Amino acid sequence: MAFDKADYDKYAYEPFAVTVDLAVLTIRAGALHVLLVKRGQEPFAGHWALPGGFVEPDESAETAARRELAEETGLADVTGLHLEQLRTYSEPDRDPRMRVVSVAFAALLPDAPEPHGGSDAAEARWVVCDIALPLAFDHDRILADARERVGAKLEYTCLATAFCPAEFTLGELQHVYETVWGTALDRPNFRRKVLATPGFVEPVPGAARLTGGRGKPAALYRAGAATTLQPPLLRPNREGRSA
Amino acid sequence: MAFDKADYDKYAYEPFAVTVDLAVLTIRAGALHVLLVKRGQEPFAGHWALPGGFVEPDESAETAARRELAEETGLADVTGLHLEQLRTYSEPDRDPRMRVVSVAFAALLPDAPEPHGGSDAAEARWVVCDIALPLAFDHDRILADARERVGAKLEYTCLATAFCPAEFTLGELQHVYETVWGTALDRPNFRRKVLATPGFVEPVPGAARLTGGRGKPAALYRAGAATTLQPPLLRPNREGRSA
DNA sequence: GCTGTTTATAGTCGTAATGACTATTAAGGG
DNA sequence: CCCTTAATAGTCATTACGACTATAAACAGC
Repeated sequence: MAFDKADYDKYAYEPFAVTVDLAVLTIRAGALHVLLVKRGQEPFAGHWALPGGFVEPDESAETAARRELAEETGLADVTGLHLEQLRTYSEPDRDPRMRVVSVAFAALLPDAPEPHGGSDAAEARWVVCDIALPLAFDHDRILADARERVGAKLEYTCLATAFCPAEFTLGELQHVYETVWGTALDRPNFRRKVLATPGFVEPVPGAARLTGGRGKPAALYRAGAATTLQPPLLRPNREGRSA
Repeated sequence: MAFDKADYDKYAYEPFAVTVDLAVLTIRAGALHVLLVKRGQEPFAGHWALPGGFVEPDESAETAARRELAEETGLADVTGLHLEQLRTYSEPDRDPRMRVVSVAFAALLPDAPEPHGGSDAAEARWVVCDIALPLAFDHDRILADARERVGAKLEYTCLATAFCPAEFTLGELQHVYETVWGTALDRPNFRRKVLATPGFVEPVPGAARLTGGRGKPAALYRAGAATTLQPPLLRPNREGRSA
C-alpha cells in the first residue's frame, strides 16, 4: 500500500463502491440450498441474485456481511453462524452502472427458516444450488467458488458441524458430507473416522434421537473443540483432480 | 449486492480507495524472504511495508497486483509467476488518512534478483520473514496470513514448484517444504512421496546438477502437469492444530 | 406378537500409505 | 586413498483406509 503516488485527495480517483455478497448455504430436504433474492431494479430486474449490500463508511466488510446476513435471513442472532470471507471480485465491468468491488462471503446455516425479506421488501427464498443458475452479475461464479471452498474445507476442517444443529447424529453429519460432495459414503467407515478424530464430535450423554421414527435410535453428538482434521477426511477419488 | 437502497449517485457515499498489497515470497540462502519497501511518507515514514498501490479505474485487483509485482520486482516478465488472492482487509481504521480497502495477494518467486525500486524510487529489499516485523499498517497480519496460506497449500497442491527454477533437484524441492514449514523432513520418505504422486514432477532426461560441488550429483526434475496432491503431503504433527 | 424393514452400531480383513530406519552410490577434499 | 557429503535404494512395523459382514434396536403390517 505504497501511498506515495497520490497526495491523497479523496476524490482524485473515480470512486469505487465496495459491497459484500453472501453465499448463504444450508441443507434442506437432503439438498444444498442457497439463499437468493429477487432483484427489483435494473440491471437484472426480475433475476435472482445473492443477497448483499454496501459496506457502510464505519464498518468492515466482515461487519457488513454479518449485518446483511441478519437482515436477509431474518434471524435474531447470527453471532454463532459460520461466516467466512471467500475472495474479492473486482472486474471493472462486473456492474454496468459503476465501479463496484465486491467482497464475497460464504455463510453456513444449520437449519433453514424460510427467510423474510427483512428491511428489503424484495423476495427472498431458499433455492436448491444446482437449479439456481443463472444468477445476476457474476454471482454464478461466486456461488461456484463458495461451493468449491466449502467442499474443500470439509476435507481438512470440522466445518461440517456448522451445517448441523447444536445436537446431531452421526448420520446427519454424514449427510452433510454426502450432500456437499455429491457422493455416497460408507457409513461404518465414516463413523470410525469421525470418532477417531479427537475433538471433532463429543457424545451427549444418555441422549438419542429417533431418526424419522424408523430404525434404531441414533446417539447424539455435539461439535467438539477441534477445528482441523488430522489426518483429513478426503473425498472419494475424483478423476481429473490433477492437470 | 442488492443495489436497491442507493439510487447510485456515485458520490452518495464517502469514497473508498481500493488498493492491492503484495506479499512477495521467495527462498534465499535457506530462509523464507519477503519483498519489502521503505515508506517515504507519513504515516509510517521510514517503516518497512509490503509493496502495493492503487487499483486503477480500468483494471481488476488481479491486474493491478500483477502490474505492481512487475514494477516492484523489476522483472521483465511476471506472467509465469504464481499470484494468488489472499483476502481483503477492510477495517475502517486500517489507514489513518482515509477509508482504504486493500485486496491482498501472495506471489511466489523462484530465484530472487535484488529488486530495483522500479518507478518508485523508494528503497526495496528482500528481508527474512521472521525478522521483518513490525511492518506498517496491518501488514504484519497480511504477511502472517500469506505464510499460513502458502504453508497450508504446500500440503495439498503442487505449489512448492513455484519457488523453484524451471529445473530443480528433489533436494531443492524438499528444501522449499522445510523452509516454509520450519521443520525437517526425512529425505527418503519425501522422495518416495513426491515420485509416487503422478504429475508432480517429471524427470529431465540425462541431466544432473552438482549441488554446491559436494556429494553425489542429483537428478533434475521439472514441474509436472498436476496441480493437486492426492493424497496430500501433510506437515509433521503439530501440537495444537485442534482447539 | 411375530416377521420383515429400516437404521445404527460393532467388528473383520486385506491393501495402501506412512514414519523410522539402514545400506549403497557417486561426487569432492585433504 | 580414505573421509565427508549428499543422492538414491530399500526394509519393516504401524497406521489408515476401503470394502465388507454381523448384530442391535426401533417401527410397520399383518
